[in-house]
Amino acid sequence: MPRARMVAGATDPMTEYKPQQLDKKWQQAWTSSHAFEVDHDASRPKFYCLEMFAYPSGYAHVGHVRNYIIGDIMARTKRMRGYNVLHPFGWDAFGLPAENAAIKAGTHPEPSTLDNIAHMKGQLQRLGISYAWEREIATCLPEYYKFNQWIFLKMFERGLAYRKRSTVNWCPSCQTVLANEQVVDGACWRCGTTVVARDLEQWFFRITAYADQLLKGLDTLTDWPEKVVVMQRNWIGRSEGARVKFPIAAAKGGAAGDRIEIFTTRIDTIYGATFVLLSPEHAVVDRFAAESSDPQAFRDRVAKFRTLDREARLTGAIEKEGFDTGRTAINPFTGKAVPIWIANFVLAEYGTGAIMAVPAHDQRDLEFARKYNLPIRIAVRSGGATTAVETMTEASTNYGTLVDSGEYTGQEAPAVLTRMIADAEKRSIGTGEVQYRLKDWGVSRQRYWGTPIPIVYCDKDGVVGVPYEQLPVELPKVTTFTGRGDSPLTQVPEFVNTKCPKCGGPARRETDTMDTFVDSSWYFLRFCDPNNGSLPFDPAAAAYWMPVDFYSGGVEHAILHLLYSRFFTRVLRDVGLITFDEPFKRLLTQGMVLKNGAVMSKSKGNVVDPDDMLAKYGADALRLYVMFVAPPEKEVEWSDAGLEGSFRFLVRVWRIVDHWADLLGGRGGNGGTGAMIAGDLTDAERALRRKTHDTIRRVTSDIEDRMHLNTAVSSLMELVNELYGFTEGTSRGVPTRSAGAERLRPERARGPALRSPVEPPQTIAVLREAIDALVLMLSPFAPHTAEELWGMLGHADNLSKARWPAFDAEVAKAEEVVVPVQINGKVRARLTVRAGASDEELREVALADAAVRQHTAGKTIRKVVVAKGPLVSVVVQ
RNA sequence: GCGGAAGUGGCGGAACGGCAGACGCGCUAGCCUCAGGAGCUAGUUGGAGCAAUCCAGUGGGGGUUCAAAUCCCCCCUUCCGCACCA
Repeated sequence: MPRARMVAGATDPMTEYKPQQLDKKWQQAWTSSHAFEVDHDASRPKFYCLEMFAYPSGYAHVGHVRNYIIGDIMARTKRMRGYNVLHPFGWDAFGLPAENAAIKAGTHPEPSTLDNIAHMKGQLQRLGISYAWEREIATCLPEYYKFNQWIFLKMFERGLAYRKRSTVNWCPSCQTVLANEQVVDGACWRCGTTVVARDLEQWFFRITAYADQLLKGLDTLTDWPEKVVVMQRNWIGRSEGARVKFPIAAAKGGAAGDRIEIFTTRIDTIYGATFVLLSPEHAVVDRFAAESSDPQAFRDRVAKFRTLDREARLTGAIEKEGFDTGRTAINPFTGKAVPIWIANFVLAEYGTGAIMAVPAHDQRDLEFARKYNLPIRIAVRSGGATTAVETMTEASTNYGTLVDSGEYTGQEAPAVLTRMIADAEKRSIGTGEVQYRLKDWGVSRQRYWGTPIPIVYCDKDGVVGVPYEQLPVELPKVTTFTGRGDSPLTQVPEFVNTKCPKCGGPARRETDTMDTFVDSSWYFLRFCDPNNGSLPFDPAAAAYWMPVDFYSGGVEHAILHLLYSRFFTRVLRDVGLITFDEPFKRLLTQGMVLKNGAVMSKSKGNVVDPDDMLAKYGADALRLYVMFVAPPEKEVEWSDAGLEGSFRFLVRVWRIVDHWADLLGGRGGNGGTGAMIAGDLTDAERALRRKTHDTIRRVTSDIEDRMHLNTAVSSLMELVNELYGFTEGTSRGVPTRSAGAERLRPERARGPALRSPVEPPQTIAVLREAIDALVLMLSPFAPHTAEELWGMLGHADNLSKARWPAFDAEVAKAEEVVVPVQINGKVRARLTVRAGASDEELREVALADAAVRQHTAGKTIRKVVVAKGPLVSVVVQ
């Protein structure tokens, strides 16, 4: 709404900056005009901007909010740049805290979850984050988790969801199973309790079937932080090697055994393999126990390794221990018998659960061999090393030339590896193999507040998927929670007892629920079509909006959430819903906000509530400060003084716009570019135009290309400073806090009106260009303030519909440049030269300069370099 | 142990081989003011000098280059990730 501002003599009350009122006013305006809701529009380029959705804990502190503001700057900028921007938000609403709270309070988790969502949504709305709220989703609602079940069934049909009994990580505190990814240093990722082993029948997703694809796909993620890519690569942990069979020698008086298969990446060292090590869980161990002279003693020792050491193994430091099974195997390359031992450091889950030990070339094996006095044999020599077996304290792990290795002696790694694997295959004693560190994803959770697994167990038909038309399998409204180890759903007979979908006979439902990481593995696809009742999303909608162009969130999700999402994307591709591989084109991992050096948390009592800041300074000052304080991916320490500074900047912007609004307002439009101000400009006017366009260039690239939001704000501050300087040189003088007549310096005041109603037209045009650009570029950061100022400047349309200012390289170009002259690397002079001077001219002017001559007097000029910049570098001796 | 990132004024941070310290916080001075913890203007890496200016300077040490905070090598420190993966 343009304001009528007529200058009437000496009194000219300044408009006051009242951010809280502006926040309210513009938030209402955006909501009622559906400013940020979007539709599929194939005629326009799309931009999908997403921040990781939130767990509804009940409150968002400034650390959380930083991420949403980052995304909002991007979304608002892209909108102004002409993109059809999808910027949705939702809630990762299932999970343990809500259930635990419900157990404590004897209530149901749903109402509190919905309350929390309502409160946090209010917080985000008060910050003016431009979300398409009509697309809001909450994963705890049947409309959403129905499709978790749908996807589960698709995976079940494809053999990608399967059951197996396995030793799992059990958190005694959370009373649930954890995936490997959720165990951190042997402790629960959520509560920190030490994890223990348990044997359970579990559902798994076969993510390992996609291991190679997930690894290869990393190469295409060029707009991801290198750090995250590396973490994922290490997590997948591909290693190429060979599986080799070591035949087991018969026990005394017993039958000839079969064989132990080992996995090795260093088959070139196999002539140095002097014993075989089994993990305590290896399948052959029980048989060896049975065939031993004292089976009970044998089993006791194994049991000790299996239980006691497992804990130690998970937490890290463990003394290498083992014991002799009394059995031997034949090294198929040497043909010699080697002892078989059981060792606590051999992992059952990796490779074949058995290794060939090569003490000369593996540090762990060497330590083990020394401890138990087992033979050591050198099979590889590298770099002319001559270490003797007797004195060896460090295994030589380098590749080199093979020694004492039969027909391979003298050959060199890595070529010899290929040859040996090929030979092993010919002789049927081994085969080339690729192993991954990545494990299948255990998704069963013995909890209530999650998605029921849509499976029915029938005595006759076995494991049966719930038919699609019967989805969703709804969570029953259980209100009594015990927190016991079993799934709470086992205590709800009307849920458990059902009919078999195949035969109609009595059957039992699966009572475990899904890991909540399932919910977050595809929610970004649901946003494309959030109300679809028959499919997770319409393929056409996903084809238009996906992939996510800009995704931001915490580094803590660098592995889990992002890897699972990449996996789900490929599964849904194979199901036929989408055609792309990677869900997130560009990723930003935002840094945390610390208070008193620690991450904010309720328990530490160091939470900064955005609402408190809003009440004091308004949403825009908070938004601006959080963006200005540091680059988005950096951790920052919260500072009240910094926030105050950002508020001051907004007041300064407000004041300068208000100062000129009477002359610029009322005329409206976007006039004041190019032709209109082509007339005679003063030096000051040309300088302001140059600054304006240079700022447009810098801010645009800082936001869109570099994501340096802090320097984008700096540039805007510089432009404001320039505007103050320019204004000081006009008849009006600079604005002061209360722009009353008596505040103006007498010598600045010209004519009777203290705000002169007249300025030369080109001055007004230049100012309009600068101030319009300033307000437009400020708007992603401080949208409420910018909208209000935009109206004050006489623009009829809301700024949320306005276009980003255009950069004019011609204008930004300076007619004169200052060229530094270095002599022997030190700047000794600065020349003011017309822009575009040739290298030859620069060289001549530089050498003619008095200061330069002074520094070169009596010396020989050996070299003169004219560098782009420009800059002249003179070398003298 | 392996892998990654980072070390720049009193502080947060700028500078994608080319003028180190943009911008902000803090501080200092002047103006304006009854007053100001407001605002405006100016100054603010350290040292020397009235000054122009000079010297030193981006964790430490070497190197490449006309030119290094930036690239390379070694070392130190901090943070993060993985951690017996055969």
